[in-house]
Amino acid sequence: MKKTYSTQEIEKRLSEAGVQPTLQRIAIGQYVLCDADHPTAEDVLAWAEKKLMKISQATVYNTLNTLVEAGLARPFRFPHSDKVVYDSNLMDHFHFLDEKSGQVYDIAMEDIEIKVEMPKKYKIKSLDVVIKGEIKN
Amino acid sequence: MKKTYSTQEIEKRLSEAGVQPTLQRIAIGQYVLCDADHPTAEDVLAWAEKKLMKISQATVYNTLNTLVEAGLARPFRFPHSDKVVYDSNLMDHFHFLDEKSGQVYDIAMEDIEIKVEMPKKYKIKSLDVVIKGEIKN
DNA sequence: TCTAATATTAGAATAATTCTAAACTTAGAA
DNA sequence: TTCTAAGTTTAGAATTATTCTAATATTAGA
Ligand SMILES: [Mn+2]
Ligand SMILES: [Mn+2]
Ligand SMILES: [Zn+2]
Ligand SMILES: [Zn+2]
Repeated sequence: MKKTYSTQEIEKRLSEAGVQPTLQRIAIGQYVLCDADHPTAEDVLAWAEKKLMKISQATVYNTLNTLVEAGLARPFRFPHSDKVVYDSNLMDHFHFLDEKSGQVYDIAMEDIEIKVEMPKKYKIKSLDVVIKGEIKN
Repeated sequence: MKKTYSTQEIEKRLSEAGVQPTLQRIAIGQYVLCDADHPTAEDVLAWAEKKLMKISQATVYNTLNTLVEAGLARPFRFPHSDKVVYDSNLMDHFHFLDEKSGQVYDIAMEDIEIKVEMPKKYKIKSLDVVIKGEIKN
């Protein structure tokens, strides 16, 4: 469901976005853009520690901000948590939040039909939809 | 546009919600439920200071949480800020966020037509819609 | 009036994130 | 291949929003 990039491709994406591809940025980039799903800074740090990568907390935050500024990820806040979540899905899409687990799922725009009728003076730039509920299976 | 309640009515609303109507709660209740529009804890504190009311920061936070627990207000987080915003509009409604000013406007559900088509296993409990943009006039 | 329950408060604590300034790495010029 | 300037990483301090602690004050009702 998620695109996979080789280390070389990640490096290329960083370079092309004007970001110097350091070891830390490539590693975090690979995790955030390919492997993880809506991770927080804390998630990235935990993953780095598990892999014995000794990347500092400051670098995790710096790199996440760099990825956002470079347009490679987008930050979101959800109602259940005060941590910022990083989204590598650059398509326009919405979110389903499983209130039980706190897990966030992407919803393709095709699955939602939305029509906004508003007075002309409201100039719409973007739309965030968060559906809260539970997944039963 | 916003319902006004007298001090007595606020007191009654608190009591009926099982909340002891202390002086501080009545004052904050009146501000949050009638006068203010999507205020933050900081806004409430600033208003209290302006009115020379000496209500402590802890009481502001306690009271806002009490109002939420009593079902008299709802907390929201918006993308532009990490402060919780308290909403006294208990109807189902959406939000327009003016990116210039940070001001939040209510959008009646009638102004938006939304139809969600999702696999049966997603049990929807609620829906948050935030429209970001600018108000030009 | 007394008392137990509840609310308020100042200040300490916590949690997420940013800042600071020193050490390290890198890219590219010489 | 140096050398150097620009850019990056880092530990730890700072900042911000919010919660906790535990002492004091208020309240409702017997
Ligand atoms: Mn996570
Ligand atoms: Mn505000
Ligand atoms: Zn997403
Ligand atoms: Zn609202």
